[in-house]
Amino acid sequence: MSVSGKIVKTETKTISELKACPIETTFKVVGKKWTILILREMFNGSNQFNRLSENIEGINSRMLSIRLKELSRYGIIRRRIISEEPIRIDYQLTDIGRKLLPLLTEASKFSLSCLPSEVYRDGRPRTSKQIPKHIPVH
Amino acid sequence: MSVSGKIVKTETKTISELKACPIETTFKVVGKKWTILILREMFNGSNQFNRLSENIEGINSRMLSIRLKELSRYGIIRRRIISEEPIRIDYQLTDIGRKLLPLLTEASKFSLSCLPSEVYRDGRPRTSKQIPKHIPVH
DNA sequence: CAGCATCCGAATAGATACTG
DNA sequence: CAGTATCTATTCGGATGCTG
Repeated sequence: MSVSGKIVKTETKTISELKACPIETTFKVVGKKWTILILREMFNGSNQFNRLSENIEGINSRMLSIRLKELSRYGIIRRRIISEEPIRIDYQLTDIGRKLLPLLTEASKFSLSCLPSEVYRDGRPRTSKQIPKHIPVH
Repeated sequence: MSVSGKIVKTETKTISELKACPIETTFKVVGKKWTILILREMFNGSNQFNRLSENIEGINSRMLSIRLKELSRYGIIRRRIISEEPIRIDYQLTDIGRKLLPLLTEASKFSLSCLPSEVYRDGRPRTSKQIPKHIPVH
């Protein structure tokens, strides 16, 4: 079996229940510009359009709007209208969305331990003791 | 501390050793089109330009060449010239590159368990028992 | 076999202004 | 507050042909 799980080999035949590479699929869904920053902020507790807009440096409302719609479509977040006065719109991670945390954690761990020149100001590697095993939310 | 590890809060001051979001950094490095397919094939044992070219459907030599250089630059793969006759070029994952496996595994797990309509031909969800916990290499 | 050069269209995203 | 509309700039990647 391949790393992608794309091809399942049984005794004599090769079958696949898959129509796309699972790894690639996930990257297509969350790998676009701004998407993981939005998710990161939502894990950090931002749940309104303007909070997200403020906390994600450089994003404009058009891109934020587009990405929020994509994430909603995939069931990763949910848009809700809070009808109490003043009426608000609130975005929440769904159960599915919260399942992205291990992926984000692995992504964080990888760059912190393997790409020091890309993430650290001083560009110098840290020992594994200096790198948090679990990236806390908050 | 944020989920990104971007801000480290100590008693009274907020300091950051980071110049970029670690999650975003990893996605920038491996999130481009073709990159993870190349890595997947390398985890599956392809280590020559033309093997990769054959095994990654749709890629052209220009894109393969560009991506291999990027990955080399990040230290994720290594290009070697095998001087035995016939002379060959061979690409290998480095120790750093192999550290990407948990990330690829998480990516795979996510789509298999949370995006069935994107990965399965029949679009139907599987129970967690039906989803491999560890995506084997080979 | 392992690429590079060029050209070009498509997709992506930024800037700006406006709205119920 | 929570977006939409429009226009433009840039980036990306596909096609094709060539090379030591």
